Amino acid sequence: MSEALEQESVHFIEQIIQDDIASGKHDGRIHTRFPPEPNGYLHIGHAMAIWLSFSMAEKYGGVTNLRFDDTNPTTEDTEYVNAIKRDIKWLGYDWEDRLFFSSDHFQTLYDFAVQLIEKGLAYVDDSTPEEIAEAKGDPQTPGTPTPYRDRSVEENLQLFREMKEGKYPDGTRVLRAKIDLASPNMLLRDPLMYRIKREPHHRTGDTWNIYPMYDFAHGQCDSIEEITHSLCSLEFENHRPLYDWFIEKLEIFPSRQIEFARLNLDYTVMSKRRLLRLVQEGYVQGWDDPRMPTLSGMRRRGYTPEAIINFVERSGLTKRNKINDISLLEFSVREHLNQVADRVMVVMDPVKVIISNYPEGQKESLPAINNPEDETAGSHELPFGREIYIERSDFMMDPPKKYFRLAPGKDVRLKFAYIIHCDDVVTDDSGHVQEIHCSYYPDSKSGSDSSGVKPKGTLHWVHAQDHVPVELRMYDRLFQVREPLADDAVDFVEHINPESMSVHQGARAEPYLADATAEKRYQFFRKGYFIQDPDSRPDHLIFNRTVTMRDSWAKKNG
RNA sequence: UGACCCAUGGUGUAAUUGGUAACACAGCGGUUUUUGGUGCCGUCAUUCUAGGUUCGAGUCCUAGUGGGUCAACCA
Repeated sequence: MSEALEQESVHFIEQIIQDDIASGKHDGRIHTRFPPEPNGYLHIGHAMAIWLSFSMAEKYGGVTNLRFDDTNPTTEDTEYVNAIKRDIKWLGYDWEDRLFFSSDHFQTLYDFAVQLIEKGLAYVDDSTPEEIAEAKGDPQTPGTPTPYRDRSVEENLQLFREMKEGKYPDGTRVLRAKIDLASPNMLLRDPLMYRIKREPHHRTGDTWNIYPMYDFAHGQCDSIEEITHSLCSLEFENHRPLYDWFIEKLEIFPSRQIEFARLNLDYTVMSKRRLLRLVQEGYVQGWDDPRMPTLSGMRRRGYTPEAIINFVERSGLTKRNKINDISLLEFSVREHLNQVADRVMVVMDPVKVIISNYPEGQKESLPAINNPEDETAGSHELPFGREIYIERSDFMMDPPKKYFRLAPGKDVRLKFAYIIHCDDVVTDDSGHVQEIHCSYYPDSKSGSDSSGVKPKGTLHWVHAQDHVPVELRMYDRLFQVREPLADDAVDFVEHINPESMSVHQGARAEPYLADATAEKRYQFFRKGYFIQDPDSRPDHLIFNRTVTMRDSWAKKNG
């Protein structure tokens, strides 16, 4: 009964949407947009924005536009357009036929600017950037007009047209909105609307010599596309009065801008500028380096879209600046992978075990459950024989009290196989373990164990001959400190974790792993979740560690 | 010394809109287990400070404190 009465807790933006629907605003229509600038790759912070705009529209019967905000030809490129589209699709969202570019609206924007000039609300300013900045004053001091503020409408119209025609060099003139040079909001002190850039644009080529600034493009494009709820991050709060001013003066469709706090993660950086630097200066191997918080990096690392969306939903939506624990993301990915990943045995650092009482030359095939969390996942066969490999770290000559693994005189269960007893250890001169001699309990076979032996530990293993070699790439957090940007006296790259990636050759996997595909996720028993890397080839298998298993033993023992 | 925004456990959110702090992650302790995984159980805050309104304040008001954003021909 409480279930029916219980109110769903909605975040503040959803509350606004519900209120708007209730009041009949825009006839209850919900239309959002995701407006990336094609100058870099999407990261997990964008996943939050994508999730928000698409899921709100979806939930309330609306639609979402994808609009590339391409108003700055010097930094933008088609390469990024394609990468961004791919990432959005990968997350599971679909803009259908609603793909737009701000550049689609350049002519309309130009006409809007002309209207403002005609209304006496915009003027061409010939001042240099320095002069304009100087004349704007500072937050405590009102600005002063430049000598061009009161040009006639006719002169402004002519100059603006000539700017467009390419008559003037870059940077020599701008179009400014005539608002209020004394406003306490610096953005209202006659903001720039257009600048001259006689540069080819990735879509419009050389047809334009002037390009609109963000403030004169974004809101107007929202309006042209009749976006009802324009959701953006907190840094644009101060822009909202300007957003509204243009809409009001132009008398166009009243889109509404609502700001939310962007998602941040600890132990990483999230701005495109800094991610670009990591790529350009070679700190990582590319935008899709598995250590990057980019969606392409996380995809390569093995994160699933489901896990990412779950994480974003759990993170919540507010207006507080925040830094989320990456552990919540890791929890989300483990939670999902635990449900879908086939279990397989891979020994990273092998040491040979010889089972002396197992007949030489004999080999048997044992069934291995693919996923104990999913009965429909089936099973596969596992070769077992007299010689196997186990993990070097699963054996100790002189173990501490609560050590459940193999040691002289101790019993241990081999997963899906038999219980073995450690009889003898062969070491070299320096005490390094060469091989371990064991005997097995023939009546302890998995599934039909009548031995009565109850070992504490269970180990993963592979057949000494029948296995496939694999390279493992292990990843750790990219930065050593929780907030790499906390101290602006220290360049954030100083905090990079020198051990954020380690390549592990010489691992051996059970043959089943050779069936891996690009998409398939695995849990390597007791080691973590892995996915095949795109660099992998049939004769050289490579797997990336997505995330470790939780490990309370390692945690306790360092 | 300006404007705007924000303030709940270690972290991130919630609190039926004024009715006596909930959830998740992390941590810690325990339990189950042929993964030291998973699952399950327990444990961890009187809501930035000071006043005020009220029978009653995390929710409202005032002041303070702390944090964020803004003076790019970037978005």
